[in-house]
Amino acid sequence: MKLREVITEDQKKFARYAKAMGHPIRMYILDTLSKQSCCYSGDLSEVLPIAKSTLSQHLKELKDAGLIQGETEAPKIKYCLNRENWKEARNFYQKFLGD
Amino acid sequence: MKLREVITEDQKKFARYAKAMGHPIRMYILDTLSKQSCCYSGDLSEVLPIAKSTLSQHLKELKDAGLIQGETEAPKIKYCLNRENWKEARNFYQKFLGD
DNA sequence: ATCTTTGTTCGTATTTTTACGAATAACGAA
DNA sequence: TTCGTTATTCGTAAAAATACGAACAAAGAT
Repeated sequence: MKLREVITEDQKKFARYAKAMGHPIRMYILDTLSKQSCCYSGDLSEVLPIAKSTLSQHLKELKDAGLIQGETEAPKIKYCLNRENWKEARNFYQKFLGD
Repeated sequence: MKLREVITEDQKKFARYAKAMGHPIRMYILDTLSKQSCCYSGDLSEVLPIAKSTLSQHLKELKDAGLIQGETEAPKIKYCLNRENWKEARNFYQKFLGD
């Protein structure tokens, strides 16, 4: 017998997005990508005071959450926002945060 | 000698807000508070499938992040959104997520 | 085929988050 | 003062997040 579920799918989905945004480094990455169309891991690595492997992890988190996407352009990988989900997030948080 | 800081204060601040929103339970609480003016911990406790102490922890996180505020109304505590910061968050995420 | 460049994955350590029940605190009511 | 109600704090355990360097993978250049 399953407990009545009080948390909606939307609440879960947008908690997930928020969680992905919930780290300064990831916020920086998203901010950067929202201002220029795309960038490479190396561009970020040059400027961010963290190990490359750590940066990769953050990029993976953002990708897994659906906020960015990566396209191989060997030997580089070009990262861009996932525009579709980004839009979805915008619509939700706009409504959520108020009128 | 201090490294040049690449992460802005805004990125840190709004990463903090996002982090607070980054859990389904906390998303539920914020959603509830955004739809009705206020509520008591007990109201939430009745409906959420978690221990009261866990709920208290989540409320504390939201309070520490500045997204809600609690007012004693003994022996209860009335929780409401922190409207000022809520507004600040709205403005930021609106700009951040796009035009 | 080997080297170089670009990033990721692996292994691991540390810190933080999440969760619970028991104990405690605050305060009004009896 | 003692009791009941409402929540928080404490102590603790388990899971997840964060970070690093070393090892590895992929593909173009030599």
